[in-house]
Amino acid sequence: MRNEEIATRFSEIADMLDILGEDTFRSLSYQRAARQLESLTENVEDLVREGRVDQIPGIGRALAEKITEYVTTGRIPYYDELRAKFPPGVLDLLKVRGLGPKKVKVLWQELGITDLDTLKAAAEKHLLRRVKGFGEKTEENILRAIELVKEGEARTFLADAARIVDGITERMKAGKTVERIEAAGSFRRMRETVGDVDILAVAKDRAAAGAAFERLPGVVEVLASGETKVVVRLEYHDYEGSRRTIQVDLRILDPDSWGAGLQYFTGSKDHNIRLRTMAERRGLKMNEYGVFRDEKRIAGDTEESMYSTLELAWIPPEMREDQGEIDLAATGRLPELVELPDIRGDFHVHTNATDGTEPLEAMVEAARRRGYAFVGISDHSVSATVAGGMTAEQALSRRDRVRALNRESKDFTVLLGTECDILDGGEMDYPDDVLKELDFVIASVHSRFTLPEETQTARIVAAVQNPHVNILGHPTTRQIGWRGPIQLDLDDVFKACAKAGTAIEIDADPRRMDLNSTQARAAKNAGCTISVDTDSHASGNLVWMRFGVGTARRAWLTAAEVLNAWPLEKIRDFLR
DNA sequence: GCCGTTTTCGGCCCGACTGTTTTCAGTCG
Repeated sequence: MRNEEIATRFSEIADMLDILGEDTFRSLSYQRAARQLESLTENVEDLVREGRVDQIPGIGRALAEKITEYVTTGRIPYYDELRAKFPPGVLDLLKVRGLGPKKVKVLWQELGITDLDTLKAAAEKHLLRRVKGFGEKTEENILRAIELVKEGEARTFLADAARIVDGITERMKAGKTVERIEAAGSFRRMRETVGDVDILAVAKDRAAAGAAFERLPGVVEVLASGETKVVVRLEYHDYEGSRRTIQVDLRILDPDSWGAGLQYFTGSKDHNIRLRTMAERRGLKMNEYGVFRDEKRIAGDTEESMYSTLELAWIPPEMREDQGEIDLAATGRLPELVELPDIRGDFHVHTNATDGTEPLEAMVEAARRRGYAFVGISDHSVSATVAGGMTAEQALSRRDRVRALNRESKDFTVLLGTECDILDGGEMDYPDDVLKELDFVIASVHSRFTLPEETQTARIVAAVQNPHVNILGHPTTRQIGWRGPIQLDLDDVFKACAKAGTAIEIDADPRRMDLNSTQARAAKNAGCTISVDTDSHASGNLVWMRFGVGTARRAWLTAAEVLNAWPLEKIRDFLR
């Protein structure tokens, strides 16, 4: 898939056009096209082959031509031409908070600043304040912001964002300065990572609420502090213990505008633009304060009122990405998305028999306490040496322990499975006569990540066609911020899974989120069944199911399409 | 650059905040 490569180039073209001071609407077109390509479920190469590129919303004749050029020749001449005008580091300057295209242009053309290093040196020598529009304060802010550039590129894992959001809302509620408080933005849309956290609140005394927000534990810097908006940088430790920071915005709303603010700040941007356009056609004005006819507010206290004014059903936040959801809402065809309470169990759970930290019984008990009907134990197979993989004999030896547990309890079932390595040529790490003795089999890649696409695809297709394999685990093996996805023709894998009756996983480990929502939606469209699992290595990890379900909802999945939302009897049929 | 059931030309979201200004430009979301 070259969707992301093209998206990146379009996004860079937009940056370059901005710095050159070209028409901003042209730049916006490139940005919008880039976002569309990122969330496109189809392979853009297929669309080119079928002559359907210009059917992508936001892609017209000119951009369709550039996409076609890239797919057929590997180059976009217009991109190369623009790129040649810029020293390599100039676009990096845009990553500095407070520096936009206008300021970057001035720094580059008047001071010859072409990368972050020369910018830092110039600011330290107080050269910036000599330029019109720059002062002492800007210079100081730039020096601080340079330090944050690297960190700013690292987005926050969804699970960490959730802990931050929960911590802030609890503390603000306890402080009694807010009457109502809720997170919006990409967190509410359950994106796999979030860039910053948006918190909305209603407060009688705005100043007091703002002050309480600025004094939250972990606040290391106050970036803005107005009557309706306060922005801070907050320090936190991620789920693996590393110290990081994130920007948190607080917006203080009137109760009458609560729904409008929630809708507006939840986004996405493209979803909102489409709604506003619809409002305009009806002679209405839509913003973060409500929907207005002339000067009169006709909606805004609830999100439902905002949507119903446009004759739309309320759209779940996870679907608000301008991917066709508005048309469905207009015609009453929104899918009934899977919800956390629909989930009856978790197939991907490790114990201390391999690289988990707790015994089988402890993991079982933790799953039972979550209200599940079943848990699948899936420890590593022998070839996963770094994870302490079990031999076939060890894997089968636990059958008695599991039978005993199942005898004890009528309303809870332990399924004994394996996360079995896919070997070099697509063979399974255990022989078939071992696999068939287990209740289920997850097949996963833990080696040979760099195989060429064709070989890797053939390897995985062979694995999912094994009649004993039930679920393909973390299909792309990517780990956010560490390792990219393996080279894989996912379309072929989806087709093979759908045909073979093998489910495909959304692995909800915060670093994995694999499949991601776009891929999961493509899998759904290919007719695959999806299994949403946590890949837990400790009982505390079982809570990650919330984020796996969030990803499933972003993929428009219903409970009927999620394997572990089915009744146990139906699941047993599927595993047979 | 894109787009069209008021348009194939003329629109394209806009409000909050900061820091620089002497009344507002630039950035951000």
